Amino acid sequence: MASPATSRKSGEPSRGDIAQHLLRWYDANHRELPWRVPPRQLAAGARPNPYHVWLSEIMLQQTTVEAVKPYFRKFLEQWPDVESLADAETDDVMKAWAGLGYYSRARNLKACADLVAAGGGSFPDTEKALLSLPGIGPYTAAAIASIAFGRPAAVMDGNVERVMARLYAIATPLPDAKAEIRPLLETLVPSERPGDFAQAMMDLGATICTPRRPRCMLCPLREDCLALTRGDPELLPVRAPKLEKPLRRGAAFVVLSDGAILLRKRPDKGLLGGMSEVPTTGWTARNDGQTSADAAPFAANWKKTGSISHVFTHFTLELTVFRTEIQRFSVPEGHFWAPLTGLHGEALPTVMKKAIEAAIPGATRKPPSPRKRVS
DNA sequence: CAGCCGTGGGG
DNA sequence: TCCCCAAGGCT
Repeated sequence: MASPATSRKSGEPSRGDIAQHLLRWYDANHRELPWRVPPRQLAAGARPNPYHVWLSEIMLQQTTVEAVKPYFRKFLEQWPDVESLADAETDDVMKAWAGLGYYSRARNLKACADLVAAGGGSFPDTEKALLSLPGIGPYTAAAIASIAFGRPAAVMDGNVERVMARLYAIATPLPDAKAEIRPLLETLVPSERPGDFAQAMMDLGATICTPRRPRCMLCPLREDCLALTRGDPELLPVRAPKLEKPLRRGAAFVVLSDGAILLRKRPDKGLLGGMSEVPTTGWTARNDGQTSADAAPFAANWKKTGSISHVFTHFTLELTVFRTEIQRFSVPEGHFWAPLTGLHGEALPTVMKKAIEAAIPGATRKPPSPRKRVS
């Protein structure tokens, strides 16, 4: 079998050495992150706060570290523990999550906090129990179990998949290759410092064993890596071919009245579930007239103010944006008037902020934080 | 179980 | 500019 440990002569790295190489590198190149406890403090007996670990791992699902940092800080400031998050209104959680994407995560976050708080406020400390909570799947359960509770779980995310595919020269395309990778990964997980091992694997994938142009000369596993031995690490992992993104079009309608904008709440499930939006037409693949002012929710003096483009996971959206100024009227169910001065605090997804900006430049910008007075 | 679900940064 | 794809989970 393609094992870099067993395929080598005696005296060369063993499986245990791979974890050792990695942890040594991790200690020497430790990244300070807001949710992380440095190895030095861990060695001194400090334990990570499970609430912090859980919150960060949910935010980090399919999301980059840099995007998560400000949200993590904001959430901790607003809801410092799981009980305070359980006491929060779901709509306030959606507002705080706005811009981070994958909004079902925010809804599940709140649901999970409710369950944990109702159970006494302590997170479960086993993979199996964690897995039963909303928003926690195989990756997140393993990550929390190992990082927060020191359990030797196999933490497998996109980074780990890539590192492992190269380390063992696995040519099976992802995601099928996961079935081969998991048992190999399990043999690597050390009983000591499993949480640091998991984070080290992910750090390695994020900074050294990158998707393109991996920095193999800096890699702590370069002596262990089968793909590097064969000379083609950048060709792995193999991925199933991506399918083309269709284009959908529609129109968005910015209705202004006396310093406020008309918004409505989207259904809890589905695309942008539970978030707010300006009234729009349907978003259709065909060009069936949905991009003209004729499709507006009511007759008015509509001015076309621009158009925006936004890329979702599985389609690209082009919205033509119209604007009008009217007398305030009583709004239908689900609609509300939002003062323009408070727009930055609304639960507006990025695509809606773009649409509003096209009609009212600067409307969704966060106002500058008040300067400290100089005496 | 395959399709659905956002967004931003890097190459 | 365009393409890649992230510390995945749900249904």
